[in-house]
Amino acid sequence: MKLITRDTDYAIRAVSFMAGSGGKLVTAADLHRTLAIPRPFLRKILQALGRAKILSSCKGKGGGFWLTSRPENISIMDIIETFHGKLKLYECFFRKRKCRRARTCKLRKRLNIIEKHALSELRAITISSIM
Amino acid sequence: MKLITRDTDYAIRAVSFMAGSGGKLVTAADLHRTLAIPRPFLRKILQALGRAKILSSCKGKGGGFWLTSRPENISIMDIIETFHGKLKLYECFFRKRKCRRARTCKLRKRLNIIEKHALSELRAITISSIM
DNA sequence: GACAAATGATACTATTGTGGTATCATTATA
DNA sequence: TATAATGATACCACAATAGTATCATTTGTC
Repeated sequence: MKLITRDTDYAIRAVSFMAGSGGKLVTAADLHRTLAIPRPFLRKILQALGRAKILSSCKGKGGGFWLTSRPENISIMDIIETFHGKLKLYECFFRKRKCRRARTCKLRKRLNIIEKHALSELRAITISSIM
Repeated sequence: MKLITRDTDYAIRAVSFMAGSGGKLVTAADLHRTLAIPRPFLRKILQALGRAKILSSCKGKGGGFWLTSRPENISIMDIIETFHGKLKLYECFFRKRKCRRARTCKLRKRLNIIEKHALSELRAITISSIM
């Protein structure tokens, strides 16, 4: 049960590194050298971050990546969700065939509250705050 | 990324049911009938709960399961940990080869704090409190 | 225009986790 | 001794994780 899987962790490192290089364009090769992340995996991760609009990119010679937003506006939740989708501690798997208890299930209610707490705390961790 | 997986959910239902049946001995067959959980899977789950000392059991004809502790002393975290092991939001996978940043990593510290919050909130949910 | 250097898209593989099933061994009671 | 229960364990299918590999596309430079 891990929240920060390998791809997420690598992504956080990469984004942090880019935040520290003053808006300059950074290539996958740079990141590979600096962070020692397997190169093909790194490329896959960067592409995912690109699709999620966390990074912007430019193809071709002299191309590379840069942060779309400023580090103080990038939460690690943005990165986590890029790889995990929306976080769900609990989903009633009987729901499809009408979980009659759904409205009254105490456990569900309490888990949702805990989840909201945790999510808002995670949301508050920005890239700039962990550098 | 689910915390409450199917086995955990079934286990919570089973333990809740047993809590509601006044300390009486309950068989896997009873639980199967009442909760509509696939029988071999249910048996596996009950055995795991037994090994975790959440349930006690008696073999042989007339045997079955009962709760080892009172419902107010069983936390859903006990059940979650039976199937997931200790919860870890973050594990520095460089640790084995000496993650030099481990002591100073801000992200790690903050995730650990969030994890502690969430765990203590989960720990506070007892079987008796969700019945 | 041709080449080199970059990302984009996509398909593939191996290992682990999830959600089960199936079978045989053991124990207690009638 | 037959029967009804759990204990241990091995197996299977599918999805997620952690990658690898390859070809397509774009862009700058000679």
